[in-house]
Amino acid sequence: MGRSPCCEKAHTNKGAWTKEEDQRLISYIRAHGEGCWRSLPKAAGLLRCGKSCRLRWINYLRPDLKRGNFTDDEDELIIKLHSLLGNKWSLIAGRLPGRTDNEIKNYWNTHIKRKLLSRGLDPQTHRRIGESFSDMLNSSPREISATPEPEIFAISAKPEPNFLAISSPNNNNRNPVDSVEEANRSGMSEEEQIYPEINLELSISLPFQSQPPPTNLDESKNQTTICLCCHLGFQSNGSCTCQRIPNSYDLRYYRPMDC
DNA sequence: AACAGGGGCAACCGCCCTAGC
DNA sequence: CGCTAGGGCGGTTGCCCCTGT
Repeated sequence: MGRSPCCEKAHTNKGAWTKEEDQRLISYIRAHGEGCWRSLPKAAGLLRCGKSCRLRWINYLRPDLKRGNFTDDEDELIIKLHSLLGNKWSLIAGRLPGRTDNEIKNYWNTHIKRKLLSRGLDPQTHRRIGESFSDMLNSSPREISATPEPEIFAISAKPEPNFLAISSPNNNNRNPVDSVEEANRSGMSEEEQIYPEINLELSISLPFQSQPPPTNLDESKNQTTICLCCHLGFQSNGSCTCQRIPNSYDLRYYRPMDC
């Protein structure tokens, strides 16, 4: 039993949108709001797939969209966010008001990739081109942390496969443990330490946590582990199964698989 | 002026996630 | 608890325009 198609393809238009179609879509959404995309085309009198309408609205017709070229500041912000988040275009778009995920994705593929290559940086890893795997392992946690791939996270994460480790002292020459202690003292997250100007708070409606998240600190080994649930403010919902993770060197967010 | 090639971008495709039943 | 519909997302495609020859 397959999934039913989102629309009857035989009776839908494809390709570029006409001005009249745009106008119909805008008028309908102004009157009825967004949502229920599947039934929208029929209700609005459009011979389009619901998904197509959604895409057209989100990427092109929405009134709050910022059209025009990306600024240098936006460029740099996208690069930094990509180094932290990888190809999570919607998350990146969430930090750039008026820009869409599709727009940023296209811009990345056409402009920024080239820009990074011209700087001698690999657009996916944000590391110097030609840097070997062993170089990476021998590199400071700062360099490792800039890699978005989960398996790279796992390298610094030791045996547990379900780890999300974010390690990143600002200064490559400093002892990572010092950085952790400093981070703890300052109350800054590790991401904030990498790019202090970027607010990576991605939650929309979670209540503000006035108290610092609980941490399990093993004084004797200088270990600090923060459960991601706790960090995000979910620790009171009963699903959090915090546990201490032995590690030798840096601040980690620990996310148990079923947490 | 005509043509070819490449780049940019809008739109589509197919998979994934989740809420609702 | 499993199934389905609806919506979201990342990757890919294809068309149009610009530039170089």
